[in-house]
Amino acid sequence: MEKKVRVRFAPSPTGGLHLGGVRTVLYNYLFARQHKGDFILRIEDTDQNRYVEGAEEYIQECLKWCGLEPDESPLHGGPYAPYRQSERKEMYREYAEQLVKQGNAYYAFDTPEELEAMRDKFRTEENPSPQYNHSTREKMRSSLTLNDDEVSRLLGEGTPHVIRIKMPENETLSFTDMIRGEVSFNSSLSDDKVLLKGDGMPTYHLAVVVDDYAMKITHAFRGEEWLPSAPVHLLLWKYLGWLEDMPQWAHLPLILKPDGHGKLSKRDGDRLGFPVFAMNWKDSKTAELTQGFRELGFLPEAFINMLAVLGWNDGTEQELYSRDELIERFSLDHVHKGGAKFNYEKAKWFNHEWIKKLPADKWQMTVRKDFEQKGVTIEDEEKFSKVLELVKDRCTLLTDFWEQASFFFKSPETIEVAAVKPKWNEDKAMFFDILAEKLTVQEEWTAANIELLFKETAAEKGIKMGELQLPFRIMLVGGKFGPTVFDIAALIGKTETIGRIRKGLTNIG
RNA sequence: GGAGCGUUGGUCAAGGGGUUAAGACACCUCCCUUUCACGGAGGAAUCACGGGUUCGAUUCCCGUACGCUCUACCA
Repeated sequence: MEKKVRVRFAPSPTGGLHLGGVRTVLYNYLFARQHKGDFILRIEDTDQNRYVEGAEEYIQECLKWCGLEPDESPLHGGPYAPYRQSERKEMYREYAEQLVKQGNAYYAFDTPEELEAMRDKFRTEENPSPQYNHSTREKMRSSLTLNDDEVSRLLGEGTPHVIRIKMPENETLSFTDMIRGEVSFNSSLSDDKVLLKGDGMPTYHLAVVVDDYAMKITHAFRGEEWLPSAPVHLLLWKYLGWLEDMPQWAHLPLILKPDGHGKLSKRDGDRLGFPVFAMNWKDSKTAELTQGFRELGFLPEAFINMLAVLGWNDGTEQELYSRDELIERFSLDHVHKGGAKFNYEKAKWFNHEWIKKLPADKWQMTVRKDFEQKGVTIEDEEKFSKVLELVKDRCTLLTDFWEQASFFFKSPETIEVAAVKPKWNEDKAMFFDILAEKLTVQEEWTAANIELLFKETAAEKGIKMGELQLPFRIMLVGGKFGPTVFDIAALIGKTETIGRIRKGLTNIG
């Protein structure tokens, strides 16, 4: 019988959740759903130095916002709990000891200073980063070089030590990556990675293997940066006797900086003016706030869609996919091998498309909250809906609605007088004066009626419509933008329209 | 330095021995609109280079170049 598909996203709680991270979550999630499998969130908090308070909750919240919630996690629980590596500490040591007994790993007593000294000693122009490997390990203090009595004594005295894997010499290690096909490495090229640290915590290398095995993970997705350490993991699966259960790997292409080269980082976002994190992230130490896609006005649907097609396509011309469509269409053999530069303009385009595509009630509340935060309370639901419908074509981000629609609810504070002043004259002033009078007695307040009245009055005064529309717009809106003026007048109501004309008249004239 | 991985317009990319080498974003022109957008019609722009294999390579093979990742008691 086929094993049930189980995948996992395994972040370290060290800060904001990066675009690349969300995409890894997405691919995991899509794969799991497509195969009716389980999606697990496992927190890899084995590095006490990098641990950041609140980061785990933040990650959970991001997944929730994206609509990619796990089936098992520290929060939801599950049959393989705990899902936090710090709470699984004991089991890693056991396996590490087992490897030592088998001769596949060893105790190393070198101090950080000794390691540094070793690196300094062997560092040359040709070899800028000397490794702790078959050629150097003979010269270090470990259970490989010390006699048994000495080792037991050191251990007995509680001497700080780590457990390192003993990499074999000259073995070809290969495996089949779901995206890249067969990849192989020479075992001599990898160093003797630390498996268990001095503080008793495992490193990533030991922890992923042990946990993926314990949690019955069948497919493992991770960034391409992990490819070079895959042989170490492969060896661990083998030494621990679990090779049969090793998950299939997929090393995902990286998301690159839009300019220049290299992996996209939070810094690039700050530098180039776009978000990199899914949601706002506030560093608890520096109190520095980094803006997220959510707060900048992105729809989760758009965010997910944009990420899905950054490195994947279904071979057709389609670009807009709902989450369910993605679940149906996603496939690993259409995932690109090369990295993709992030393009913020395109990301915004996706958002614009989703604003137009989604029914307004999906995002209305977000806009409303934004308005209320900026001091405009919505009293008339119906008017609010009509306004949103009227301006949504002009909004790329949800936060654009403020600029495009706030004038429907409050009179513009300043108006762009300069736009009409040069062509302003007595006749025009008179026109608006008469218009205001006529509007006062206008019974049925509709865009069509207002337009009709406007036209008639213009004809009477012998002024062209076009000459008058811009001033009218400036009076109502404050600037040269927005929908048709008559629609605006109809929506803001009679009193307000007349009020803005009068006010505009005094400002311009 | 070494290893691994990668390379189709400015960007995301389809295609995969014979094609006018799709499409999208951005850019340019025009139309619509006497506002700003949306929308519509066009335009410019691409197979990194060199060798093979082949009647024929963007596509397959080998090199080269370039880029990225890794080379921590970080993940």
